[in-house]
Amino acid sequence: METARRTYRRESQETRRADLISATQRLVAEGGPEAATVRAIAARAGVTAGLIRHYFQTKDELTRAAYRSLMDGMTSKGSDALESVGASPEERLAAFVAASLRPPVLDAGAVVLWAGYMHKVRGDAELLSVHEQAYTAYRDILQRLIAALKRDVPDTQLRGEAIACNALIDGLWVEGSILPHAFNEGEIVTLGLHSVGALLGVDLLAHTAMLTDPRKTLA
Amino acid sequence: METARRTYRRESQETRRADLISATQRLVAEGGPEAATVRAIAARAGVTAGLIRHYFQTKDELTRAAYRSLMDGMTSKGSDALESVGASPEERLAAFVAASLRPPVLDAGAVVLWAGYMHKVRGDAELLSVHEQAYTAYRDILQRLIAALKRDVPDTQLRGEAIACNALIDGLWVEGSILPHAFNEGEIVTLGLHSVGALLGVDLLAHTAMLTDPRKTLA
DNA sequence: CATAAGATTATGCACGCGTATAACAAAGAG
DNA sequence: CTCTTTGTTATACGCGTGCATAATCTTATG
Repeated sequence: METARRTYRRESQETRRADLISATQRLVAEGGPEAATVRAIAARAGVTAGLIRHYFQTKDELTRAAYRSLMDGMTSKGSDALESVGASPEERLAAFVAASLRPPVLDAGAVVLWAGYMHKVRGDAELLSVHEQAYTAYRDILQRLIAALKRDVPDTQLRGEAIACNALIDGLWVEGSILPHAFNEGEIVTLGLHSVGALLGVDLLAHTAMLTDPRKTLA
Repeated sequence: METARRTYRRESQETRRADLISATQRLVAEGGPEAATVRAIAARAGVTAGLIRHYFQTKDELTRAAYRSLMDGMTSKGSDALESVGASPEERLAAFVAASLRPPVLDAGAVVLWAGYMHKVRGDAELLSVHEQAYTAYRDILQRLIAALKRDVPDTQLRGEAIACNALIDGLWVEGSILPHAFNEGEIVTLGLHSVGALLGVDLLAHTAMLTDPRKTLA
């Protein structure tokens, strides 16, 4: 009985890398980092294990790429929400906050994926820099949206407000994702808007017509 | 050359279990979950690998015990700070918040340890319940401290405030631990006190004589 | 001091991991 | 239509893992 060699198609480098990264992310989200073995990743991506080393020098390199992709995606999903919304500063800030506290950003898989890389961030200098850049990028968007409120506050206060709002959103994101049934429908979004408003001295809940919107893009 | 059998001492069940749990926690904190192999844990605890199975039916059982111990410890370190402080509600709340945002609670190892268990929390019903209990316990302490402020607010608002303050503290705790150099000395504590105060409409920074205290117990 | 009990060590196994390398085949070039 | 390139598969190796079991040493008890 001859073992027939498996047939395959050649794909572009970008496609293959994206497939492998996506497979890695889905596996980590589902079963934690230990589920993302090279064999499992390859199977999920529809290739054989050896191919991973053709596109990434080592598994760690694939890991880093997956983390970078995750962090970039989370930030960009927030800013996507700014596209389809009015020009009022309060409205824009509210849309950004709400988008960060709703699926697909608010998602247990995303939290697990994020948490799964946490320990690698220490010790791996390159990953740490990826994390820091992503964190700063998100916070900067937030700070710009806050600054646009034009309440005439000094820059140093602005920085503190951005850090605090970021932390608040992060905390709600984690617990809201992991313990969804511990909160009422929409409670996390409402709480986020109300609390960010309280931190900044504005009323965001009044500027949130988009709260009952059809869902956003999942890409 | 005969290999001499290693000499050992018998220890109480509590001691051995505590040692193994502590070894597990330290290893995860240092190198992530994958560093906590049965052999590494045993070596760190000063025993041989087989002994683990004498005290825990499976490695997962040890893992659960370690997580439970971690969560309990974080909450209790916060409430410890309440012991040595005055009776003013603001002062007590400020002490609790500050303790949660300072070492040894604010610590990269602790965050990594916490994050390392995140994915196990999903899927493992028992771990999930441990997590939920710990989260609720911490939040309840917070809510009681907030209620003691006696601002005469309805219970449902109280609940929301506790969730938001908890999230804020969590978020500051994570980023403050992982990116310590991204913040100025004491900035996280000050920001936490200021922001929690803003959420509740009180001034906590005015009630924080203990900010420059000698360090707390590390137990 | 003898004895029993069980805490602890020692050894081995089967399996899955990441990596290396060689054989193969798909696709473009001439 | 053949040749060359290289994306892709296939196979194997060495190592570390969690777990099982047997041997042995410590300690409590009488």
